[in-house]
Amino acid sequence: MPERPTLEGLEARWGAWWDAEGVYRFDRGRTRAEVFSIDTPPPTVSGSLHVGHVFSYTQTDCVARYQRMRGREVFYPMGWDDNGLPTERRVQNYFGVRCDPSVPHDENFAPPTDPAEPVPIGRRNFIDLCLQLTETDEQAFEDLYRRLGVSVDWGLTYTTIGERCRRVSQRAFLRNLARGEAYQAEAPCLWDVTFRTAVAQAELEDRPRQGALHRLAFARSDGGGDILIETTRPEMVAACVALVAHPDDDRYRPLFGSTVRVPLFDTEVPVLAHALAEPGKGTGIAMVCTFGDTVDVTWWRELELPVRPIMGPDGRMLAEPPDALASAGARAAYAEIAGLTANGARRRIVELLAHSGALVGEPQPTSHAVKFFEKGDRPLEIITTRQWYLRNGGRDLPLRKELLDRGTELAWVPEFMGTRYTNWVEGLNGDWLVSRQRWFGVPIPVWYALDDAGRPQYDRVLVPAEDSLPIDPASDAPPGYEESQRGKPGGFTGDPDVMDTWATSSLTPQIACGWEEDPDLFARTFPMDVRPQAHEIIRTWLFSTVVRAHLEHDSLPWRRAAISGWVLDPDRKKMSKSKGNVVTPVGLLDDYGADAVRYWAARGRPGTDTAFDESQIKVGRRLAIKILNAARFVLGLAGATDRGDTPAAAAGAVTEPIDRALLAKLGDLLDGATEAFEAFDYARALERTERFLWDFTDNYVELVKNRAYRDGDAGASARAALQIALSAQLRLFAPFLPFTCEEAWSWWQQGSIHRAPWPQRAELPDAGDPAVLAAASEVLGRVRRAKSEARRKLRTPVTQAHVTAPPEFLEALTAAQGDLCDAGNIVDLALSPSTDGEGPTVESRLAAE
RNA sequence: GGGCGCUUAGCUCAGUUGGUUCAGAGCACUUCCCUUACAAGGAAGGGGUCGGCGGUUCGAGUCCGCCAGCGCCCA
Repeated sequence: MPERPTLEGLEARWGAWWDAEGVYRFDRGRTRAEVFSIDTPPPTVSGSLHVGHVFSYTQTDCVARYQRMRGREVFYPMGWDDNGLPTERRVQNYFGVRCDPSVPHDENFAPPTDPAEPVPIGRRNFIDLCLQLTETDEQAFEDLYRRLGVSVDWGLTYTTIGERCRRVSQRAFLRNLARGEAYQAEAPCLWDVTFRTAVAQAELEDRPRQGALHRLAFARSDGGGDILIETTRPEMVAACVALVAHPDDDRYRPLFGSTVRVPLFDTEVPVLAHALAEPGKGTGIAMVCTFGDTVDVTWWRELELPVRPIMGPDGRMLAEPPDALASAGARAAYAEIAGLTANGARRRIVELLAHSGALVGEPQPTSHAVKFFEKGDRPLEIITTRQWYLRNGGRDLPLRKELLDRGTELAWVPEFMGTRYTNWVEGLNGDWLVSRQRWFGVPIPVWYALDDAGRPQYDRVLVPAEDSLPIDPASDAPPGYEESQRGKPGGFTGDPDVMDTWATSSLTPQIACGWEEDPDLFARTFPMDVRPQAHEIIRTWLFSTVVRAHLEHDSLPWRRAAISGWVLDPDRKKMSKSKGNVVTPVGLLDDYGADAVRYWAARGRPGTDTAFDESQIKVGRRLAIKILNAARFVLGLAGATDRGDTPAAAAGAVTEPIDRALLAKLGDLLDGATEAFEAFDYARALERTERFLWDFTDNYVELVKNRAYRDGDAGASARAALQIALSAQLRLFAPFLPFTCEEAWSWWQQGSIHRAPWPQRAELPDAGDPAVLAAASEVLGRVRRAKSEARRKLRTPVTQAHVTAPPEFLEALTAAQGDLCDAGNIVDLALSPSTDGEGPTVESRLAAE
């Protein structure tokens, strides 16, 4: 035990010791009922760390440590989410390159130095750079989490681009395919023109954009005049396939079934009825284009309209007009916009429309919501492409019902988060689009047979054997084919796409638990006990994981979801790199230590956003120092520091009423902290424990300190109670302040505190009446106040303290009289029962200066 | 436009089934104290009509309704 306890150096010492001792190593000899398994979120390894990373992981770690002390064998793996677009983007910026699959592989490739323009490089070189950078990033992340004391088993790690994840992702996909849950379709899908990939409904966000409403005149084919529509996307007029109005709209009801002519392009389109048309919006009748927005897709599908595509995957108008634009005038008009971006085409079309007289009045500025890919910065377009989909209840109601039931079956912390799941599932409007036109991801593990003309036959999907996974259809040949047949008539071609990153992330329970690869482990860990995660990815990560487990295992992936809040900056804005308000955790760990930072994180309630507040970290540091000092005091008392001196051995010695009162209070704390932890409310457990500690040191320790120094039974009683209380409190704090508590524990106990039993009331000796301690604390406080108000030293003798209080209070006080007089330096304690039940009041007469 | 959550001391936040224990904690602020566990400390103190309005109730920070502001999710 050091002379002067300090927090410095604890992280390095105990971190290394935990590693060497395997304190957090998973023992797979235990049965499922004895295991507590955690589906740790694999953080996106983007190279930058911020306090959000330490916030939620600390919260989960506190629960993990509690469960471990309760005797559960904790299965606590860690993954790194490195596949997908964030890594690609980071590699592009970091190395100044861009992936171009048409560039051949360069065996001796070295990243460019200081390129002016992004250098195009081949797919394999690009992937190599991704792997290289993520490895560095992952080391930085592991260092951070180790430093923070997160008690994961570092022998259980995975990366989402790693071989195991590719194998599991591909196997799960092939199972989905075999059961008909995965299917391909040529259909309109949301498309990011910057990244040139399809995106899923779950990855959308609305952003307000300034636009203009253009009023356009469509001439009725019967010569009965014009119909006016309003649109913010006049450039889409070439792709117009119909006009729609609400079926109950009397203004347009007579026109349903008739046709109009599209301005400039002179195609004839029908006027139709659909309930989604809003009579109050604009003129109450809208043009349907293929495709201007998602409602167009609905109209197109439900009204069985033709497709007239004009938008290309690069965000520019296709070079050739759709076939329906047959007239010379139409083709000439289209030539004006071919190859232009949406904005450029809009400007040109507006000029043409104005010139033709079809534009009525001036465009009116308007603000409207536009759909964006959450990681993109140009509006999404809708393009018809062949993509892979996974059934998720978006299109079939029985499955949706089953998934809604799963949401109910799942235990949510906090409960109201379940509503977000329900809302999301109920709002699904299509299946899950899982294919992405990207490179750094898990390849879709299929090939297509080519016909005699060398064209892919998409209905002839060639699949690999499961035991050959993972495969890359770009370099592996399908069963029954030779590599030489690639791209040849009668040969095969690989699917060029990768899966959505969520298609891998949705399998983290299967990946971590060894699905189909380690049946013994799987049986001991799956379904998992808890999925900790943040609330904004309920619609993506949580939901998709439920979908995969439901389809594959007909079960939930975990029993419970523990949803964490966000760290907000002090102005209550979400921290984000783009806002430049990110607080990096490494500096905080340097300045205050891991336990102090953990304390701040553990105070954040489940599901509740927390504004970053450095002053709370200081409080955590003070708390940790206080614990060390309190331990030093208790263990510095005679006979207390013999190693292995267990509280149980000292139990019989607790005889004094005030000492037994402390144990009563401690018993309540143990019940309360345990109850809170069982409900995943680590923050409440911490709050209760912390409150107890300060009361313990401020009042109980001060009251019994003098007696504890003395020999004899009375002194032994105090020392025993102090040790029992210290032992329990160290263990109560251990989940929150693992370094501090391990340090103090090591001063007198064998083994790691993190494998010590969670303290419970049953281990305490018979307790007394808590009123004794409460009464003594109360009077001691009054005496201190009298001294403080008189501006005297706390040591100042009190010649007489006169307490007037109800008889029960006085009775309790009497039981602690000796300690009270010692602590308050009270010469004479006079007690008077109050007749009216009032009190206590304390008159303190201080000795002259 | 719909759903969910939040609004309590200058700041950050607790207040679990409505009742002397519910108006609290910490930070900040003021005063005092180097008392032998702790000065990177300790003791004490001032500070809030619990967002607004209305309702249920013997009694509402707590339940209900409406409104306002903030945040998130969705349309």
